[in-house]
Amino acid sequence: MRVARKVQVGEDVISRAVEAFRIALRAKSQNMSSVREAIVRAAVTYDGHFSVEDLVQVLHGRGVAGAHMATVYRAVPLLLEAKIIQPALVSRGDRQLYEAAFEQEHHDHLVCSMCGKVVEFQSEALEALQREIAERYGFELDEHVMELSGRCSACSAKHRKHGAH
Amino acid sequence: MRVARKVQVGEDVISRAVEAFRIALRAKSQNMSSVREAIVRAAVTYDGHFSVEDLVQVLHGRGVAGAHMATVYRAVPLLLEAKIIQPALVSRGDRQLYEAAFEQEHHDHLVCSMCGKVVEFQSEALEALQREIAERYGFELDEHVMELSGRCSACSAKHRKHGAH
DNA sequence: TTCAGTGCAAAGGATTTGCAACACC
DNA sequence: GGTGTTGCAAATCCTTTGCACTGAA
Repeated sequence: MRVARKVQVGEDVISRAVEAFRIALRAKSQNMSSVREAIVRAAVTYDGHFSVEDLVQVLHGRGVAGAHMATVYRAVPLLLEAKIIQPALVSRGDRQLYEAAFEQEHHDHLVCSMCGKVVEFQSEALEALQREIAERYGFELDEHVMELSGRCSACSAKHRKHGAH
Repeated sequence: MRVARKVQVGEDVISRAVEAFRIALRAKSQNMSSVREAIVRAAVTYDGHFSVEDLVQVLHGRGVAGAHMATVYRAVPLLLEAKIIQPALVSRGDRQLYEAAFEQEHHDHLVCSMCGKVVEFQSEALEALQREIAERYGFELDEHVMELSGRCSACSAKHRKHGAH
């Protein structure tokens, strides 16, 4: 339900992400470790939205047998703070999903409520409007979550054909 | 952390909400009940965002001793579907919150990441832009979640005074 | 009378935490 | 060597579910 990534994440990007994480950790007098490096690599190269469990699976698949679920859970807040990852599809009630955010343009999501298809989009006009609204209320904006949900064209057609509405 | 409601919810609004819920239930061959009516009243008149537990508290406070948590949990999907309530502050990781939605203009939220203050705002320009974006991707929009987060003016000032940044 | 609604308690599932062993600086 | 990190298992917390009983039409 998601278009594959166009380009592979380069080794250079990964290195920079690991380095950025190291610096963020140091600022909190915390340390980099081999497990944390593996987590960063897995997160940055993950194609699409992932749960903590998904990440653990990847780590296991890569032979980083030790990467325990609790460890990844403990790393998530740090990765978020360092902007290596960001929350995704927040409005789905079940488990929380994330996606890579390092050196990426911010984008939002459009989700089909029937088939689950997810489209990512980027709108400068939208971001500008959000900043303007925040400013109007005296806020210094630093993040936002936005998810549009509706029926994609395929599902709309199906819906109409079946006579509903 | 939230501005009090300007006007009390009138008895007429409550009656219409109860009636709307009755109709929605009937459409699914389900019935209204005294407990469900109490839940609707509590939800519609609740001032602000509430969790299922908050609602149960109110119900107990009103002497509807019987209103059990499980019952309210079971009522929530029905209330959502009937548009009596809607999800709110979805991006907060912990429990899901809701707010009254019956006969109300749609609005979004601006949340202060430091003090938790929540401001509700309504922007026609934003809604128009969202529809336009959805249309561009062939979606028929029916809902959206949007939460802006940043620092409110008071917290920004505090932040600057303390030298950070 | 019959089917749906409710309370209660137990189950589920994601996330968190305490603690002893281990790894990084 | 002294902290910080990890694995493991147990604990939490919100939410869901099975079942016997009660209530509404």
